Amino acid sequence: MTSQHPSPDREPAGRQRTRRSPAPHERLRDAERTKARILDAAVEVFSAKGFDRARVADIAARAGVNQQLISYYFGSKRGLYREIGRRWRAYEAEAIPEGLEFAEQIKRGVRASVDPRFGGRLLAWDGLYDTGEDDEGDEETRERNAQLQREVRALRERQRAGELDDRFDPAALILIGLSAGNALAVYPHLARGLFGTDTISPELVEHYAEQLARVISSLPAAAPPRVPDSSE
Amino acid sequence: MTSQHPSPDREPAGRQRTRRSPAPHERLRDAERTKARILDAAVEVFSAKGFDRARVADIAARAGVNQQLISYYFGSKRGLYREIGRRWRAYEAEAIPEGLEFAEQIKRGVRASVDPRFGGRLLAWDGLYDTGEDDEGDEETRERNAQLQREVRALRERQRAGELDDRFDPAALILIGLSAGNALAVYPHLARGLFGTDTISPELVEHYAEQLARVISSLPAAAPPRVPDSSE
DNA sequence: GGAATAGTCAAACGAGTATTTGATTAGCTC
DNA sequence: GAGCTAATCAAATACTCGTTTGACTATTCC
Repeated sequence: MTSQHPSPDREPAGRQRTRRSPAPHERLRDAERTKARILDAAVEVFSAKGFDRARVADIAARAGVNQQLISYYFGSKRGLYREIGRRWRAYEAEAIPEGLEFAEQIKRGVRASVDPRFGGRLLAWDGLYDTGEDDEGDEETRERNAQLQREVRALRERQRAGELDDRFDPAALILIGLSAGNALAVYPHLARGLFGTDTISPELVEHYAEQLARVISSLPAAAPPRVPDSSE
Repeated sequence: MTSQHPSPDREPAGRQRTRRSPAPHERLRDAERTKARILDAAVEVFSAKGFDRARVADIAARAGVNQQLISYYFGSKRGLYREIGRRWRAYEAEAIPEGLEFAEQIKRGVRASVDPRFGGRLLAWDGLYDTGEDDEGDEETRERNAQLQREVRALRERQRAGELDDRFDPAALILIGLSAGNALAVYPHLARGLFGTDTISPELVEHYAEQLARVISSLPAAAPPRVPDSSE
Protein backbone atom coordinates (compact mmCIF):
# COMPACT_ATOMS: atom_id res chain seq x y z
CA MET A 1 0.00 0.00 0.00
CA THR A 2 2.51 2.66 1.01
CA SER A 3 6.29 2.70 0.66
CA GLN A 4 6.15 3.96 -2.86
CA HIS A 5 9.34 5.93 -3.04
CA PRO A 6 11.86 4.86 -0.43
CA SER A 7 13.35 8.33 -0.23
CA PRO A 8 12.37 10.99 -2.72
CA ASP A 9 15.20 13.27 -1.76
CA ARG A 10 18.02 13.14 0.66
CA GLU A 11 20.43 15.59 2.25
CA PRO A 12 23.96 14.73 1.19
CA ALA A 13 25.29 15.36 4.68
CA GLY A 14 27.18 12.88 6.83
CA ARG A 15 24.77 11.15 9.19
CA GLN A 16 21.71 12.35 7.46
CA ARG A 17 18.36 12.66 9.07
CA THR A 18 15.71 12.30 6.45
CA ARG A 19 13.09 14.98 6.08
CA ARG A 20 11.73 15.84 9.43
CA SER A 21 8.53 17.66 8.61
CA PRO A 22 6.06 16.24 6.12
CA ALA A 23 5.12 18.12 2.99
CA PRO A 24 2.59 20.95 3.40
CA HIS A 25 -0.51 19.00 2.60
CA GLU A 26 0.61 15.72 4.12
CA ARG A 27 -0.75 14.39 7.35
CA LEU A 28 1.44 15.00 10.35
CA ARG A 29 0.85 11.54 11.71
CA ASP A 30 0.75 8.48 9.53
CA ALA A 31 1.54 5.13 10.99
CA GLU A 32 2.18 3.38 7.68
CA ARG A 33 4.46 6.10 6.47
CA THR A 34 6.38 6.05 9.73
CA LYS A 35 6.75 2.29 9.68
CA ALA A 36 7.99 2.42 6.10
CA ARG A 37 10.56 5.06 6.99
CA ILE A 38 11.80 3.00 9.88
CA LEU A 39 12.06 -0.08 7.70
CA ASP A 40 13.97 1.72 4.99
CA ALA A 41 16.39 3.16 7.48
CA ALA A 42 16.71 -0.18 9.22
CA VAL A 43 17.67 -2.03 6.06
CA GLU A 44 20.52 0.36 5.47
CA VAL A 45 21.81 0.33 8.99
CA PHE A 46 21.46 -3.40 9.63
CA SER A 47 23.01 -4.16 6.28
CA ALA A 48 25.92 -1.83 6.84
CA LYS A 49 26.69 -2.63 10.46
CA GLY A 50 25.04 -5.90 11.31
CA PHE A 51 22.54 -6.47 14.07
CA ASP A 52 24.77 -5.92 17.06
CA ARG A 53 26.50 -2.81 15.87
CA ALA A 54 23.33 -1.23 14.56
CA ARG A 55 21.93 1.35 16.97
CA VAL A 56 18.23 1.87 17.28
CA ALA A 57 18.97 5.54 17.90
CA ASP A 58 20.75 5.64 14.54
CA ILE A 59 17.89 3.96 12.72
CA ALA A 60 15.38 6.30 14.33
CA ALA A 61 17.48 9.34 13.46
CA ARG A 62 17.73 8.31 9.82
CA ALA A 63 14.02 7.71 9.71
CA GLY A 64 13.47 11.06 11.37
CA VAL A 65 11.34 9.62 14.15
CA ASN A 66 11.57 9.08 17.85
CA GLN A 67 13.40 5.91 18.71
CA GLN A 68 10.65 4.68 20.97
CA LEU A 69 8.55 4.11 17.87
CA ILE A 70 10.72 1.16 17.01
CA SER A 71 9.58 -0.63 20.11
CA TYR A 72 6.08 0.65 19.55
CA TYR A 73 5.72 -0.69 16.03
CA PHE A 74 8.01 -3.68 15.96
CA GLY A 75 8.17 -4.73 19.58
CA SER A 76 11.93 -4.65 19.76
CA LYS A 77 15.08 -4.22 17.79
CA ARG A 78 15.02 -7.90 16.99
CA GLY A 79 11.41 -7.72 15.92
CA LEU A 80 12.38 -5.00 13.48
CA TYR A 81 15.16 -7.19 12.16
CA ARG A 82 12.79 -10.08 11.58
CA GLU A 83 10.41 -7.84 9.72
CA ILE A 84 13.30 -6.75 7.54
CA GLY A 85 14.00 -10.36 6.78
CA ARG A 86 10.47 -10.96 5.60
CA ARG A 87 10.41 -7.93 3.34
CA TRP A 88 13.83 -8.72 2.03
CA ARG A 89 12.94 -12.13 0.72
CA ALA A 90 9.97 -10.65 -1.09
CA TYR A 91 12.09 -7.94 -2.67
CA GLU A 92 14.79 -10.41 -3.61
CA ALA A 93 12.38 -12.59 -5.54
CA GLU A 94 11.27 -9.56 -7.47
CA ALA A 95 14.70 -8.07 -8.21
CA ILE A 96 16.20 -11.36 -9.39
CA PRO A 97 13.39 -13.26 -11.08
CA GLU A 98 13.80 -16.90 -11.88
CA GLY A 99 14.01 -18.10 -15.42
CA LEU A 100 16.79 -15.74 -16.31
CA GLU A 101 20.04 -16.91 -17.77
CA PHE A 102 22.23 -18.02 -14.86
CA ALA A 103 24.93 -15.56 -15.89
CA GLU A 104 22.41 -12.76 -15.97
CA GLN A 105 21.12 -13.69 -12.54
CA ILE A 106 24.67 -13.48 -11.31
CA LYS A 107 25.15 -10.02 -12.73
CA ARG A 108 22.01 -8.76 -11.10
CA GLY A 109 23.04 -10.36 -7.88
CA VAL A 110 26.35 -8.54 -7.92
CA ARG A 111 24.70 -5.21 -8.52
CA ALA A 112 22.10 -5.81 -5.85
CA SER A 113 24.68 -6.94 -3.34
CA VAL A 114 26.34 -3.55 -3.18
CA ASP A 115 23.12 -1.55 -3.20
CA PRO A 116 22.52 -0.28 0.32
CA ARG A 117 18.81 -0.15 -0.34
CA PHE A 118 18.84 -3.82 -1.02
CA GLY A 119 21.00 -5.00 1.78
CA GLY A 120 22.73 -7.98 0.21
CA ARG A 121 25.09 -8.02 3.12
CA LEU A 122 22.22 -9.21 5.29
CA LEU A 123 22.61 -12.64 3.77
CA ALA A 124 26.18 -12.80 4.94
CA TRP A 125 25.34 -11.45 8.37
CA ASP A 126 22.69 -14.10 8.76
CA GLY A 127 25.07 -16.82 7.71
CA LEU A 128 27.79 -15.71 10.07
CA TYR A 129 25.39 -15.31 12.95
CA ASP A 130 23.96 -18.71 12.20
CA THR A 131 25.08 -21.23 14.76
CA GLY A 132 23.38 -24.19 13.20
CA GLU A 133 21.33 -24.81 16.29
CA ASP A 134 18.88 -22.11 17.16
CA ASP A 135 16.53 -21.11 14.38
CA GLU A 136 16.00 -24.36 12.55
CA GLY A 137 12.72 -25.32 11.07
CA ASP A 138 11.06 -21.96 11.24
CA GLU A 139 8.87 -20.62 8.51
CA GLU A 140 11.42 -18.37 6.87
CA THR A 141 14.08 -21.04 6.74
CA ARG A 142 11.71 -23.44 5.06
CA GLU A 143 10.67 -20.85 2.52
CA ARG A 144 14.23 -20.02 1.65
CA ASN A 145 15.19 -23.65 1.32
CA ALA A 146 12.31 -24.20 -1.04
CA GLN A 147 13.54 -21.32 -3.15
CA LEU A 148 17.05 -22.74 -3.22
CA GLN A 149 15.81 -26.18 -4.16
CA ARG A 150 13.86 -24.66 -7.01
CA GLU A 151 17.04 -23.14 -8.37
CA VAL A 152 18.82 -26.43 -8.00
CA ARG A 153 16.16 -28.15 -10.07
CA ALA A 154 16.36 -25.45 -12.72
CA LEU A 155 20.07 -26.01 -13.11
CA ARG A 156 19.62 -29.75 -13.21
CA GLU A 157 17.16 -29.23 -16.01
CA ARG A 158 19.83 -27.47 -18.03
CA GLN A 159 22.17 -30.32 -17.43
CA ARG A 160 19.61 -32.70 -18.89
CA ALA A 161 19.33 -30.39 -21.86
CA GLY A 162 23.06 -30.73 -22.38
CA GLU A 163 23.84 -27.10 -21.66
CA LEU A 164 26.06 -27.93 -18.74
CA ASP A 165 28.45 -30.74 -17.96
CA ASP A 166 26.58 -32.97 -15.56
CA ARG A 167 29.64 -33.64 -13.49
CA PHE A 168 28.98 -30.33 -11.82
CA ASP A 169 26.76 -30.41 -8.77
CA PRO A 170 24.05 -27.78 -9.23
CA ALA A 171 23.88 -27.08 -5.51
CA ALA A 172 27.59 -26.37 -5.43
CA LEU A 173 27.40 -24.13 -8.46
CA ILE A 174 24.64 -22.07 -6.91
CA LEU A 175 26.56 -21.65 -3.70
CA ILE A 176 29.60 -20.60 -5.69
CA GLY A 177 27.59 -18.10 -7.67
CA LEU A 178 25.88 -16.62 -4.67
CA SER A 179 28.98 -16.30 -2.57
CA ALA A 180 31.09 -14.92 -5.36
CA GLY A 181 28.27 -12.56 -6.30
CA ASN A 182 28.27 -11.18 -2.80
CA ALA A 183 32.02 -10.86 -2.65
CA LEU A 184 32.25 -7.11 -3.22
CA ALA A 185 29.79 -6.54 -0.41
CA VAL A 186 31.30 -9.04 1.99
CA TYR A 187 34.99 -8.48 1.35
CA PRO A 188 35.32 -4.81 0.43
CA HIS A 189 38.72 -4.71 2.09
CA LEU A 190 39.99 -7.49 -0.14
CA ALA A 191 38.42 -5.91 -3.18
CA ARG A 192 40.19 -2.63 -2.53
CA GLY A 193 43.47 -4.39 -2.10
CA LEU A 194 43.03 -6.56 -5.17
CA PHE A 195 41.83 -3.87 -7.55
CA GLY A 196 43.98 -1.16 -6.04
CA THR A 197 41.18 1.30 -5.48
CA ASP A 198 40.10 3.34 -2.50
CA THR A 199 36.45 2.65 -2.96
CA ILE A 200 34.05 0.24 -4.65
CA SER A 201 32.99 2.34 -7.64
CA PRO A 202 30.04 1.52 -9.88
CA GLU A 203 32.52 0.81 -12.67
CA LEU A 204 34.25 -1.72 -10.50
CA VAL A 205 30.93 -3.35 -9.73
CA GLU A 206 30.14 -3.68 -13.41
CA HIS A 207 33.59 -4.97 -14.18
CA TYR A 208 33.39 -7.60 -11.49
CA ALA A 209 29.87 -8.61 -12.49
CA GLU A 210 31.08 -9.02 -16.04
CA GLN A 211 34.02 -11.13 -14.96
CA LEU A 212 31.98 -13.38 -12.75
CA ALA A 213 29.40 -13.87 -15.48
CA ARG A 214 32.21 -14.77 -17.84
CA VAL A 215 33.51 -17.41 -15.48
CA ILE A 216 30.06 -18.92 -15.15
CA SER A 217 29.51 -18.82 -18.89
CA SER A 218 32.81 -20.56 -19.46
CA LEU A 219 31.71 -23.71 -17.72
CA PRO A 220 31.87 -26.55 -20.18
CA ALA A 221 28.72 -27.98 -21.74
CA ALA A 222 28.05 -31.70 -21.91
CA ALA A 223 31.52 -32.58 -23.18
CA PRO A 224 34.31 -30.99 -21.21
CA PRO A 225 36.78 -29.50 -23.70
CA ARG A 226 39.94 -29.96 -21.66
CA VAL A 227 40.69 -31.49 -18.32
CA PRO A 228 44.44 -31.99 -18.62
CA ASP A 229 45.41 -32.22 -14.97
CA SER A 230 42.43 -33.74 -13.27
CA SER A 231 44.11 -36.55 -11.43
CA GLU A 232 41.22 -38.92 -10.89
CA MET B 1 41.33 -15.49 54.02
CA THR B 2 38.71 -16.27 51.62
CA SER B 3 37.57 -19.61 50.41
CA GLN B 4 40.40 -21.72 49.18
CA HIS B 5 39.37 -23.12 45.85
CA PRO B 6 36.10 -21.61 44.72
CA SER B 7 35.75 -24.18 41.95
CA PRO B 8 38.85 -26.03 40.86
CA ASP B 9 36.94 -27.70 38.11
CA ARG B 10 33.48 -27.34 36.75
CA GLU B 11 30.71 -29.74 35.98
CA PRO B 12 30.95 -30.72 32.32
CA ALA B 13 27.69 -28.96 31.53
CA GLY B 14 27.30 -27.36 28.12
CA ARG B 15 29.82 -24.54 27.97
CA GLN B 16 32.97 -26.52 28.32
CA ARG B 17 36.00 -25.38 30.18
CA THR B 18 39.22 -26.86 28.88
CA ARG B 19 41.62 -28.58 31.21
CA ARG B 20 41.76 -26.69 34.42
CA SER B 21 44.69 -28.12 36.32
CA PRO B 22 48.08 -28.56 34.71
CA ALA B 23 49.74 -31.95 34.47
CA PRO B 24 51.53 -33.22 37.59
CA HIS B 25 54.98 -31.97 36.73
CA GLU B 26 53.90 -28.84 34.99
CA ARG B 27 54.29 -25.41 36.48
CA LEU B 28 51.15 -24.00 38.01
CA ARG B 29 51.79 -20.59 36.53
CA ASP B 30 53.05 -20.08 33.05
CA ALA B 31 52.33 -16.87 31.25
CA GLU B 32 53.08 -18.20 27.80
CA ARG B 33 50.90 -21.22 28.27
CA THR B 34 48.07 -19.06 29.57
CA LYS B 35 48.37 -16.62 26.70
CA ALA B 36 48.34 -19.46 24.22
CA ARG B 37 45.22 -20.92 25.81
CA ILE B 38 43.48 -17.60 25.63
CA LEU B 39 44.46 -17.14 22.01
CA ASP B 40 43.26 -20.58 21.03
CA ALA B 41 39.95 -20.05 22.74
CA ALA B 42 39.64 -16.57 21.28
CA VAL B 43 40.09 -17.74 17.72
CA GLU B 44 37.25 -20.17 18.11
CA VAL B 45 34.90 -17.75 19.78
CA PHE B 46 35.64 -14.74 17.61
CA SER B 47 35.41 -16.86 14.51
CA ALA B 48 32.14 -18.42 15.54
CA LYS B 49 30.37 -15.35 16.89
CA GLY B 50 32.15 -12.30 15.60
CA PHE B 51 33.70 -9.58 17.71
CA ASP B 52 30.55 -8.08 19.15
CA ARG B 53 28.83 -11.27 20.11
CA ALA B 54 31.95 -12.87 21.49
CA ARG B 55 32.05 -12.64 25.28
CA VAL B 56 35.31 -12.29 27.12
CA ALA B 57 33.80 -14.39 29.87
CA ASP B 58 33.20 -17.13 27.31
CA ILE B 59 36.73 -16.96 25.99
CA ALA B 60 38.15 -17.03 29.48
CA ALA B 61 35.96 -19.97 30.44
CA ARG B 62 37.07 -21.97 27.42
CA ALA B 63 40.67 -21.18 28.17
CA GLY B 64 40.09 -22.16 31.77
CA VAL B 65 41.41 -18.89 33.14
CA ASN B 66 40.08 -15.85 34.90
CA GLN B 67 38.63 -13.33 32.52
CA GLN B 68 40.67 -10.50 33.92
CA LEU B 69 43.73 -12.10 32.36
CA ILE B 70 42.48 -11.03 28.97
CA SER B 71 42.86 -7.41 29.96
CA TYR B 72 46.10 -8.21 31.71
CA TYR B 73 47.79 -9.85 28.75
CA PHE B 74 46.18 -8.17 25.77
CA GLY B 75 45.04 -4.85 27.14
CA SER B 76 41.49 -5.25 26.03
CA LYS B 77 39.11 -7.39 24.10
CA ARG B 78 40.02 -5.49 20.96
CA GLY B 79 43.70 -5.93 21.67
CA LEU B 80 43.13 -9.66 21.82
CA TYR B 81 41.32 -9.51 18.52
CA ARG B 82 44.21 -7.67 16.89
CA GLU B 83 46.64 -10.23 18.17
CA ILE B 84 44.45 -12.93 16.66
CA GLY B 85 44.65 -11.10 13.36
CA ARG B 86 48.42 -11.09 13.43
CA ARG B 87 48.70 -14.77 14.23
CA TRP B 88 46.08 -15.59 11.67
CA ARG B 89 47.96 -14.06 8.79
CA ALA B 90 51.04 -15.98 9.77
CA TYR B 91 49.15 -19.25 9.99
CA GLU B 92 47.41 -18.59 6.72
CA ALA B 93 50.63 -18.12 4.84
CA GLU B 94 51.81 -21.44 6.18
CA ALA B 95 48.63 -23.44 5.57
CA ILE B 96 48.18 -22.22 2.03
CA PRO B 97 51.63 -21.71 0.60
CA GLU B 98 52.09 -19.83 -2.61
CA GLY B 99 53.27 -21.56 -5.72
CA LEU B 100 50.63 -24.21 -5.52
CA GLU B 101 48.27 -24.92 -8.34
CA PHE B 102 45.43 -22.42 -8.10
CA ALA B 103 42.88 -25.22 -7.86
CA GLU B 104 44.85 -26.84 -5.07
CA GLN B 105 45.03 -23.54 -3.19
CA ILE B 106 41.28 -23.33 -3.49
CA LYS B 107 40.80 -26.79 -2.06
CA ARG B 108 42.99 -26.03 0.90
CA GLY B 109 41.17 -22.78 1.39
CA VAL B 110 37.82 -24.54 1.57
CA ARG B 111 39.08 -27.01 4.13
CA ALA B 112 40.69 -24.29 6.20
CA SER B 113 37.61 -22.10 6.06
CA VAL B 114 35.51 -24.55 8.03
CA ASP B 115 38.20 -25.43 10.54
CA PRO B 116 37.33 -23.68 13.79
CA ARG B 117 40.97 -23.64 14.76
CA PHE B 118 41.74 -21.67 11.68
CA GLY B 119 38.94 -19.18 11.77
CA GLY B 120 38.31 -18.52 8.11
CA ARG B 121 35.13 -16.77 9.09
CA LEU B 122 37.26 -14.01 10.55
CA LEU B 123 37.95 -12.81 7.04
CA ALA B 124 34.26 -12.37 6.42
CA TRP B 125 33.69 -10.71 9.78
CA ASP B 126 36.43 -8.24 9.01
CA GLY B 127 34.96 -7.48 5.63
CA LEU B 128 31.48 -6.95 6.96
CA TYR B 129 32.68 -4.81 9.81
CA ASP B 130 34.79 -2.82 7.40
CA THR B 131 33.27 0.58 6.77
CA GLY B 132 35.82 1.70 4.25
CA GLU B 133 36.78 4.66 6.38
CA ASP B 134 38.36 3.84 9.68
CA ASP B 135 41.33 1.53 9.52
CA GLU B 136 42.96 2.44 6.26
CA GLY B 137 46.66 2.51 5.81
CA ASP B 138 47.64 0.56 8.86
CA GLU B 139 50.36 -1.98 8.88
CA GLU B 140 48.20 -5.07 8.65
CA THR B 141 46.17 -3.73 5.76
CA ARG B 142 49.31 -2.95 3.82
CA GLU B 143 50.73 -6.35 4.46
CA ARG B 144 47.58 -8.10 3.31
CA ASN B 145 47.35 -5.98 0.20
CA ALA B 146 50.90 -6.85 -0.68
CA GLN B 147 50.04 -10.51 -0.31
CA LEU B 148 47.03 -10.12 -2.56
CA GLN B 149 49.00 -8.27 -5.18
CA ARG B 150 51.54 -11.05 -5.18
CA GLU B 151 48.83 -13.53 -5.99
CA VAL B 152 47.54 -11.27 -8.74
CA ARG B 153 50.96 -11.21 -10.32
CA ALA B 154 51.26 -14.96 -10.09
CA LEU B 155 48.03 -15.41 -11.97
CA ARG B 156 49.04 -12.86 -14.57
CA GLU B 157 52.19 -14.87 -15.06
CA ARG B 158 50.13 -17.89 -15.96
CA GLN B 159 48.18 -15.86 -18.42
CA ARG B 160 51.40 -14.91 -20.15
CA ALA B 161 52.32 -18.55 -20.22
CA GLY B 162 49.08 -19.25 -22.04
CA GLU B 163 47.57 -21.34 -19.27
CA LEU B 164 44.64 -19.01 -18.80
CA ASP B 165 42.59 -16.88 -21.15
CA ASP B 166 43.86 -13.35 -20.64
CA ARG B 167 40.42 -11.84 -20.88
CA PHE B 168 39.97 -12.86 -17.26
CA ASP B 169 41.01 -10.27 -14.72
CA PRO B 170 43.30 -12.01 -12.21
CA ALA B 171 42.09 -9.80 -9.37
CA ALA B 172 38.50 -10.76 -10.07
CA LEU B 173 39.37 -14.44 -10.25
CA ILE B 174 41.11 -14.33 -6.92
CA LEU B 175 38.18 -12.60 -5.29
CA ILE B 176 35.86 -15.20 -6.77
CA GLY B 177 38.02 -18.02 -5.54
CA LEU B 178 38.38 -16.62 -2.05
CA SER B 179 34.74 -15.80 -1.58
CA ALA B 180 33.51 -19.08 -3.02
CA GLY B 181 36.10 -20.92 -0.96
CA ASN B 182 34.71 -19.37 2.18
CA ALA B 183 31.11 -20.04 1.23
CA LEU B 184 30.54 -23.03 3.49
CA ALA B 185 31.78 -21.04 6.44
CA VAL B 186 29.96 -17.83 5.62
CA TYR B 187 26.67 -19.23 4.39
CA PRO B 188 26.12 -22.42 6.34
CA HIS B 189 22.37 -21.84 6.28
CA LEU B 190 22.37 -21.72 2.50
CA ALA B 191 24.62 -24.74 2.30
CA ARG B 192 22.29 -26.78 4.46
CA GLY B 193 19.35 -25.77 2.33
CA LEU B 194 21.12 -26.43 -0.93
CA PHE B 195 22.63 -29.76 -0.05
CA GLY B 196 19.72 -30.86 2.07
CA THR B 197 21.77 -31.72 5.12
CA ASP B 198 21.48 -30.81 8.77
CA THR B 199 25.12 -30.12 9.23
CA ILE B 200 28.28 -29.34 7.27
CA SER B 201 29.95 -32.74 7.31
CA PRO B 202 33.57 -33.34 6.33
CA GLU B 203 32.30 -35.23 3.30
CA LEU B 204 30.34 -32.21 2.20
CA VAL B 205 33.42 -30.06 2.63
CA GLU B 206 35.43 -32.36 0.41
CA HIS B 207 32.68 -32.54 -2.15
CA TYR B 208 32.35 -28.79 -2.31
CA ALA B 209 36.11 -28.28 -2.47
CA GLU B 210 36.23 -30.73 -5.33
CA GLN B 211 33.47 -28.97 -7.18
CA LEU B 212 34.96 -25.54 -6.74
CA ALA B 213 38.33 -26.76 -7.90
CA ARG B 214 36.67 -28.25 -10.93
CA VAL B 215 35.07 -24.96 -11.81
CA ILE B 216 38.39 -23.19 -11.53
CA SER B 217 40.15 -25.85 -13.56
CA SER B 218 37.52 -25.56 -16.27
CA LEU B 219 38.44 -22.00 -17.07
CA PRO B 220 39.55 -21.83 -20.69
CA ALA B 221 43.20 -21.51 -21.58
CA ALA B 222 44.43 -18.99 -24.11
CA ALA B 223 41.80 -19.84 -26.70
CA PRO B 224 38.33 -19.89 -25.25
CA PRO B 225 36.58 -23.02 -26.53
CA ARG B 226 33.07 -21.59 -26.52
CA VAL B 227 31.78 -18.14 -25.69
CA PRO B 228 28.40 -18.16 -27.38
CA ASP B 229 26.76 -15.17 -25.74
CA SER B 230 29.59 -12.85 -24.81
CA SER B 231 28.42 -9.65 -26.40
CA GLU B 232 31.64 -7.73 -26.72
C1' DG C 1 65.12 -18.64 53.00
C1' DG C 2 63.46 -14.13 52.29
C1' DA C 3 62.18 -10.26 49.47
C1' DA C 4 60.60 -8.95 44.89
C1' DT C 5 57.96 -9.78 41.01
C1' DA C 6 54.93 -11.90 37.88
C1' DG C 7 50.77 -14.53 37.52
C1' DT C 8 46.13 -15.09 38.99
C1' DC C 9 41.70 -14.16 40.89
C1' DA C 10 36.87 -12.36 42.65
C1' DA C 11 34.26 -8.58 43.04
C1' DA C 12 32.99 -3.92 42.19
C1' DC C 13 32.52 -0.35 38.74
C1' DG C 14 30.87 2.18 34.90
C1' DA C 15 29.89 2.97 30.00
C1' DG C 16 26.79 2.09 26.49
C1' DT C 17 22.10 1.04 24.96
C1' DA C 18 17.56 -1.31 24.42
C1' DT C 19 13.31 -0.87 26.53
C1' DT C 20 9.64 1.08 29.68
C1' DT C 21 7.07 4.72 31.58
C1' DG C 22 4.21 8.46 31.51
C1' DA C 23 2.78 12.47 29.30
C1' DT C 24 1.25 15.09 25.03
C1' DT C 25 -1.31 15.74 20.81
C1' DA C 26 -3.12 14.82 15.97
C1' DG C 27 -6.95 12.92 13.71
C1' DC C 28 -11.19 10.57 13.53
C1' DT C 29 -16.19 9.83 14.87
C1' DC C 30 -20.63 11.21 16.35
C1' DG D 1 -16.50 20.62 18.89
C1' DA D 2 -16.22 17.01 22.50
C1' DG D 3 -14.23 12.90 23.33
C1' DC D 4 -11.63 8.94 22.27
C1' DT D 5 -7.82 6.46 20.37
C1' DA D 6 -3.66 6.04 17.97
C1' DA D 7 0.64 8.27 17.18
C1' DT D 8 4.49 10.49 18.99
C1' DC D 9 7.91 12.02 22.16
C1' DA D 10 11.48 12.87 26.16
C1' DA D 11 13.23 11.06 30.02
C1' DA D 12 14.01 7.48 33.28
C1' DT D 13 15.14 2.70 33.85
C1' DA D 14 17.34 -1.64 33.76
C1' DC D 15 20.65 -4.58 32.04
C1' DT D 16 24.53 -6.43 29.78
C1' DC D 17 29.22 -6.61 29.53
C1' DG D 18 34.24 -4.88 29.37
C1' DT D 19 37.40 -3.00 32.39
C1' DT D 20 39.44 -1.60 36.88
C1' DT D 21 40.65 -2.37 41.60
C1' DG D 22 42.79 -4.50 45.17
C1' DA D 23 44.22 -8.63 47.22
C1' DC D 24 46.49 -13.22 47.14
C1' DT D 25 50.25 -16.51 45.79
C1' DA D 26 53.62 -19.16 42.96
C1' DT D 27 58.15 -18.48 41.17
C1' DT D 28 62.56 -16.51 40.91
C1' DC D 29 66.72 -14.37 42.32
C1' DC D 30 70.02 -13.17 45.63
